[in-house]
Order: sequence, then structure tokens, then C-alpha cells
Amino acid sequence: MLTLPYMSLRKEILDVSKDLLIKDGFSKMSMRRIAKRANVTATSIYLHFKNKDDLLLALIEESIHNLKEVLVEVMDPSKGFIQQLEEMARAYIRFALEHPKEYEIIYMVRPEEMPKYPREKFNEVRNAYELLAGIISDGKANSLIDVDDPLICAYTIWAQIHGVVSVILNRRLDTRIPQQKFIDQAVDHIIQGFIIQKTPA
Amino acid sequence: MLTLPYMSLRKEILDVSKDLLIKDGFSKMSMRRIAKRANVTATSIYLHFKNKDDLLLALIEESIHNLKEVLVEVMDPSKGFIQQLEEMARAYIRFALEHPKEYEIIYMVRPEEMPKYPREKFNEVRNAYELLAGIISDGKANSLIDVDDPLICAYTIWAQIHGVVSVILNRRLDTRIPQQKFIDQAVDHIIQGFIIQKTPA
DNA sequence: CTGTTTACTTAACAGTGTTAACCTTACCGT
DNA sequence: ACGGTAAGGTTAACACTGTTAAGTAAACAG
Repeated sequence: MLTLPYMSLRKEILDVSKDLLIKDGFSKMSMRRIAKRANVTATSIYLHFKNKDDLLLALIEESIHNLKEVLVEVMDPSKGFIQQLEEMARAYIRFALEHPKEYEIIYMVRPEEMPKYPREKFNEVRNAYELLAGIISDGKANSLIDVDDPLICAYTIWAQIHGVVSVILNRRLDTRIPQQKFIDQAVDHIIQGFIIQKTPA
Repeated sequence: MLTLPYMSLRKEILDVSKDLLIKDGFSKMSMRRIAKRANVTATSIYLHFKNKDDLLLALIEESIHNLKEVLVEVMDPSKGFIQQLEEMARAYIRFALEHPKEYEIIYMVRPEEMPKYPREKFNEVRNAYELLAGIISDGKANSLIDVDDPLICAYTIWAQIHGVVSVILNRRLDTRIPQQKFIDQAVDHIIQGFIIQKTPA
């Protein structure tokens, strides 16, 4: 009727869903509520998405894309190797803490309700890993770090950072511990963990 | 009617819920389904639990208890400091991978649906951290590690290990990477990350 | 033999995801 | 210009969901 025609309904649904998810929480993101905000009926959503999981998956994809953009932005080969790594780690953490709900969208969706196919959807992040692995490869070539497989190393680092973020976002961090100190120390630990430390025998 | 009377309904509900959650997944764990398996009606559950979140919280508590037991079991002050740390890390990972659903119960429940009070429920894990912090304190006293606050360090290590586990359980690990290699390397990195490495100036 | 408590039930409310069937509007080939 | 078709939406319904109010039946206390 009086819908603005310059935006496709699919995009509108995605935007409304994300807004609902971020502002009102997962449980409030129902098909009927989404539909109401988009000025359509719930069934119309099924014209653009197979089902609710499919819609969620599209949201995940979008958020992954945003995270990747931040990481790529901060990559700068002109900078020192270690510095580059630290800046990436901090950019990752910053993204997660500044957009906690968006980060949640990426990781906190129950996998059981996801079929197998979405694995391919994560190819975009995979690219980011490979970039990271590239950086690590350079460091290895310069004998700055001690690592077998740069790709494994990239995943290891990422997993550890995700753990740090996850603990904070899940509110599992002891209230006696100041968050920033925790982050600083964690980043230090993570980076130190694979820097070469040849004890001069 | 023909319920076995030697088990309280509360415990029965917990057991049935956990079984349902583990075997059939979160979405299948509905109040009516739980009730049916426990040979009661759904409303009876509300006599023992405030609501579904309350029931979930009790499940989380139970699982946290089990995880803690495994960790405490593996603690052995007679062993070397580093070895003890590594064994705890591996025990943690082993628990998570052997009982993935139970681990999920602990961490993957959406926090938004949890009110503030459950913070206290995590005191039991907090104890485990303090034991870990104690171990780290000893290492610090012996100048084996370089760390300011042992409690922060304990949380850092735990967060990193959780990250590793989380990546595996969420199936976010690149299929080209062998899981065991990933784990080994991660554990190495994490432990190396805070071992003292004074470059003899 | 009452009164109260305990443990449970039935019935209902408001909401959920999803599907089948229907209606409009727009475009396309003849 | 006209009929067919397909896109993009609708209504109505199904089988569920968590949760609550009210009722019931048994056990126990005075």
C-alpha cells in the first residue's frame, strides 16, 4: 500500500529482524512481529526466506561480513609484524564489545538448529583467516615466530581471542577483575604464546 | 499412579530435561514433553521450578558441578607446576569434547533470558578458578611464570581454553585442520604465553 | 470430623512457526 | 487487445509453545 518501493522487502525484513534481535532480544524476534514492523503479514517472509533459520543464517552472514570488514581495515603490511597482530586482536575485541549483539548473532545462535549447508556461508571469514595466516607466514619466514602451520596458528589465535570476548559477553568474568586489565593481559599472553623464545643454549 | 516413589519429582524432571536436551536438542525440550516423560502434566513442573528459565538454570548448575569435579580430580600438587597446568587444560577440553551437550548447557544458553541472580550460581566454578589461581601463585613464587595477578591469569587461561573448545563445538574449525593438532598447538601456545622468558640481557 | 496443606489436574490464554489455498497485480507472447 | 502465467502478497488454519487461574483429591493436624 504505502510501502516505500525503493527498498526490497527482503532487505527490509533483514533490517527489521536485526533491529528486533539487537534491541529486544532473541525471544522477541518472531515472524509475526517482524512482519508487523515491515507492514506485511508473517507469511510474506516465507517468500524471501525458506524458514526462520534461513533468515537467521542471513543475519549471521551479514554480521560476519561486518566483522571481516573491520579486520581487513586494520590490516597494514607496512606496520611491524607483532604490532599488526596486536592491532588485529584489539580490533576484533573492540568490534565484539562495541557491537555485542551483532557478535552474538555470529556465534551464539544454537548450531543444532542449523543444518549442514551453512558451512559454506562461513567462507568469508575463512578468507580473513587466510589473510591472517599470510601475515603469520611472513613472520615465520623472518624467524620471528615459532609455528608449524600458519593456518592452524591463525585459528588458534582467533579461538583464544574469541574465548576472551566470549567470557566477557557471557558475563562469566569475575566482578573483581577489571575488564580492561583482563583484555590487555589476555592479548599479551596470546601474542607471547607463539613468539619465538630460543633460550640461547 | 504408578510412579516410582523413591525419586522426587524435581530430580526426575531434571533428569528427563537433561536427557531431552542432550538427545533431542534444545528446541525439543518443551515443558509438555518433559512432563509427558515424567508422567505428569506440564503445570506440575511449575510446582518445582519458577519457570522454564529456572529449570534451565538448575541444569546449568548441575553441569557446572560436573565440570568442576573433573577439574578438581586432576589437580595434584605433587606434580610439576607446568605439567599440572597442562593436565588441567587437557582435562577441561576432554570433558567438553566427551560431553559436548553438557558443555553447551553450561555456556550456550542465551544470557538475555537469564536475569541477574544466576551470577551467584557460578560461585562453584569461581572456586575452581581460585584453586587454579593458587597453583599459579605457587608458580609465581618460584619465579616460573611472569604474571601480575594470579586470578586474572587464571581467568585468562580459562578464557583461552574455552575459546578453543568453543570453536570446535561450534564447528567453526576449518575442515582442513586436524582437530587434535589444533588442540595440541593451542594448549602449547596458551601455556607458553605466560611462562617466563627473560631474555638474558 | 473438620480444616489445611500438598501435590497434582483441567481448561484456557496468548503467542509461536509453518503450510495450503486464495486473491491481485503486472507483465509477456500471440 | 487478450489470455496465461507468474510474482508478491493475503487469510485461515494446524499443531505446537510457555504460563496461569481455578479446581480436585489425598494426606495430615487439631
